[in-house]
Amino acid sequence: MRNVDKHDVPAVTVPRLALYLRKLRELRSRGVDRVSSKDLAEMIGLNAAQIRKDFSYFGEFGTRGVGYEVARLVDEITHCLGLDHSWNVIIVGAGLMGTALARYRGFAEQGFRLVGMFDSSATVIGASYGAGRVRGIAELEGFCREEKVDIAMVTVPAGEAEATIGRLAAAGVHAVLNFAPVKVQAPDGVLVRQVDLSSELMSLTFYLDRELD
Amino acid sequence: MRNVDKHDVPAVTVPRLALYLRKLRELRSRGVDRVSSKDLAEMIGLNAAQIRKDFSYFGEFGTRGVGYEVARLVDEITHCLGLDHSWNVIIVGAGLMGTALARYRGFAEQGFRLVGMFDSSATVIGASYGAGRVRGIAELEGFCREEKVDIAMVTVPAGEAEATIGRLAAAGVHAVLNFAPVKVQAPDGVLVRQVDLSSELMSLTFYLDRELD
DNA sequence: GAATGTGAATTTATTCACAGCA
DNA sequence: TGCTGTGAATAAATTCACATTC
Repeated sequence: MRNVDKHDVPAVTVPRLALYLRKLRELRSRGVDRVSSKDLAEMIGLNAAQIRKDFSYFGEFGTRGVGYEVARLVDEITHCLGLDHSWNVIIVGAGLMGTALARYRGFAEQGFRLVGMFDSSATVIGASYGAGRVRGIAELEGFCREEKVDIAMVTVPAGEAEATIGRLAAAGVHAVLNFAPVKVQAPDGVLVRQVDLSSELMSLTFYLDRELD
Repeated sequence: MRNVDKHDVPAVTVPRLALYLRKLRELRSRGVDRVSSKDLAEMIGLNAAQIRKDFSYFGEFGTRGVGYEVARLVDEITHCLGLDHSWNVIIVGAGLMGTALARYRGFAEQGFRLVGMFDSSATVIGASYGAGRVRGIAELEGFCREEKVDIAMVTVPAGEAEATIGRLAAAGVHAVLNFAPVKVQAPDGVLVRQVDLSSELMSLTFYLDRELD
């Protein structure tokens, strides 16, 4: 296998790997055991060469003239994405979005262990939403260090997101999925991905407004 | 103003406009009335030339030597994104995510009117989550046509997403925000944007796994 | 002097097209 | 023959750099 430094992998390839993995798992569960880049491309709606090139950053997973073995490919991509072991996740902010996420069972299936949930409001501290009792925000740093938290999903109000992410960074959490509608300047060494529903809706209205042509 | 055909605007510019709009509104509400591309770029964490170029697809909004008037820019981008009138939105799927979205007040502030909510399960039909009573899925097409629904947020299980989006397309809904964890092949004339939380988490683990360098 | 608006240069991503192998 | 893996070609996006205007 050749060099797999993150700097060799285009940023856009990574989310596509997740896409491939999902489709491949589906194929596997349907009993399909071989697939070509052409088939996969058609199923997902991409170019076949793109799929092959994406794989090529990590190794040679297929057989010329034949295609890819689905089970092998699932294992390889699982490994590429770091999903061959589990990750400790917390939710900061036990509002509407935070509690919906806490109750969602889809994450556990992918190896994401929800180990804690935090909020600043006395009215929800102690309540339970499928992730143990909600802890007070004061416990955040201690908990993150002790429990080796890998990822925080931040669902606090916009005005608190920056400070929250700063605290997480200081407590050694290196990855954040931020649902607050602010683009936060990521502290050094912290990876922040933004989930921004208003922005998504606005991208839709942009094209809707131009659809008359 | 020059040509503003959607084909002249790079796809990546559109979500950035939403980002600019949010920051500019914040500046306006803080009483800031002028801003340079350099300032804005620093606040958001982008290159100043990129911001200027993004604006340039739509017109000339600034004054050389001076900068941009915040209020003017807010209006211009609001218009570019089609946000100077309101849009009718429905939610299909009254599960965890659907009900959380229904109760979220942030959308209304942006001009998104939640006009209906649908589910197939008898146990939730008739319940209310801040968007009127939940209607049965059988009413979907009739409702979309009558109420001129613009956008559907789809929060149904993965296996039902494709069929649901097909029905929406047939009923004249041209834009979908899909939360179901499947990349749906968009029917002709329908814009589908994907909100995929598992994929986002997987992108984070990819980089976490490589962080040791 | 200061900051925009934009061609040109650069970088990044996608797609083509074909050599190489089962 | 059929499909992978990958250099080369193309397309898209970003950034530079500067003429232009206030």
